[in-house]
Amino acid sequence: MLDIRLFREQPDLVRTALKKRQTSTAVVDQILALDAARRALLQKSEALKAERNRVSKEIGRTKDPDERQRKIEAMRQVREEIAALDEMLREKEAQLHHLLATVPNLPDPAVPEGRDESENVVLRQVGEIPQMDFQPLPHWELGPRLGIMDFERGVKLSGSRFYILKGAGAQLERALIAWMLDLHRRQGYTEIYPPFMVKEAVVFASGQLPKFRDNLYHDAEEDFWWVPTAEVPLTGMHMDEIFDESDLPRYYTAYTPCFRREKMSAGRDVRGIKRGHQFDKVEMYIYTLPDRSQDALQKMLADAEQTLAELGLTYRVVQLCTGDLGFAARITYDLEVWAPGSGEWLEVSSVSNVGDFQARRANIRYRPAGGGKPRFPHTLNGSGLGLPRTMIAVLENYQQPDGSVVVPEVLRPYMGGMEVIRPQEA
RNA sequence: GGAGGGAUGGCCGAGUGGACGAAGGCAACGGUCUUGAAAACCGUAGUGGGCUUACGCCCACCGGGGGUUCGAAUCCCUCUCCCUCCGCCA
Repeated sequence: MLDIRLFREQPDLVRTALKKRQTSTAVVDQILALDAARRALLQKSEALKAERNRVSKEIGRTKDPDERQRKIEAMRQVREEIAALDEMLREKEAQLHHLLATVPNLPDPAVPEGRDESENVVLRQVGEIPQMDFQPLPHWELGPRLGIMDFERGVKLSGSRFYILKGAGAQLERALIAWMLDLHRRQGYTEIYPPFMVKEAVVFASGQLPKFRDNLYHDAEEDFWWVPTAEVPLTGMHMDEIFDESDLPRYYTAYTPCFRREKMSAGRDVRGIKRGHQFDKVEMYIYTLPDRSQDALQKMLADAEQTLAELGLTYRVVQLCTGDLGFAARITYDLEVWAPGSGEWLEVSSVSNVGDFQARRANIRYRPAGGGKPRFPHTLNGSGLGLPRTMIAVLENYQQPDGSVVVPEVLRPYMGGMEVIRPQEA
């Protein structure tokens, strides 16, 4: 959520920024018009309320019955007028709030301009694309051959975009989660185990609602929304709180499954485990002072990169251009890992500074150390990492000519010492 | 699921129709004292919004929503959450 004052005081700044995002700027004028109408009604209503308050106090002190009755009659009239004004006011406020809630965050000035993902900028590549002396298999062939992935039975249980991991596959998933959480803990993050279903207000606070309703699952009878990312509960857990400045920064990490309807990606990435309706992710999240958030972004990026480096995978760091930024983000780096079997770079992490965008929506503030008004902290989120694509990269990069897969060294303690995944009985 | 009790400022806690934005305490900030600190004492101080060049004025907020009233933290309805007891259950 952007500050309404930004629209009033610097509408052109907002328009320019929205254009860079390839977003319509018509909302700016609509918002300004609603804001003006709202304030006009507010002033009328408040003037009447001031009168009512003043006269009501007089009534309490008025002894003369006639005068008293006369004042009561007059205030009855005023009450009606206030009710009518407030009704109109509520309507304008609801419209304004709804519009404001659909405006994306403004890009950081440092973000390169571009129309869409084709204009993202590859900042660097770490590691070489491995040259294999045999034809590497894609994971959707490798997994079933090893007996560690079962697509048919996933579909039988739940339909398309669901799968079963089995034996060493299931162990590998669990090992990756546990290892990543331990790594982030060493990097200074506090581990959180949040609810996987949250209230609508929480999904609004992190910015997934109202715009991305179609991508979310929710209970038809109760106010439960399945989290599409741990970012949602990690934002919501401090909703309506005021930190002391000394409480910041806060570093959190959490594993959650993520549930997404993927309506927007119909037909894309249907093979294998790349894009499911349910997937696991380990997330990093930081609350920090505004002037520290860019440093925090660099730390988080480095922390995410470390997971790929320790797994021995080749990856590249991509800076998203203005046209490809997510709704809440001011600046985002993606990490893409090379998958030799699929023959593509897979997005396994997105590390973003959202500034005060989520804090404002969630009403999360901190009190400055020297006293003074509470202010909005900045929040950052980053995957560390998305599990299915990390698993794809591990399997495809560590596959051997005989069809087995070597377990990366850092994961072996988490897999009971297993060094190689070999074909298992179906 | 049934019965009862609760929800008040950053935190704790008083307040049952009119001078209550709300006693008192803790924490915070400024000052006195002290070599410095602590203690003690004095003082400041809620959050959001509107108007104003400004001093400042006004509105709203006592879990959420609605109602009664000239006037609601206080009365009524409703929802949510917490606590106690009973029942059921991984």
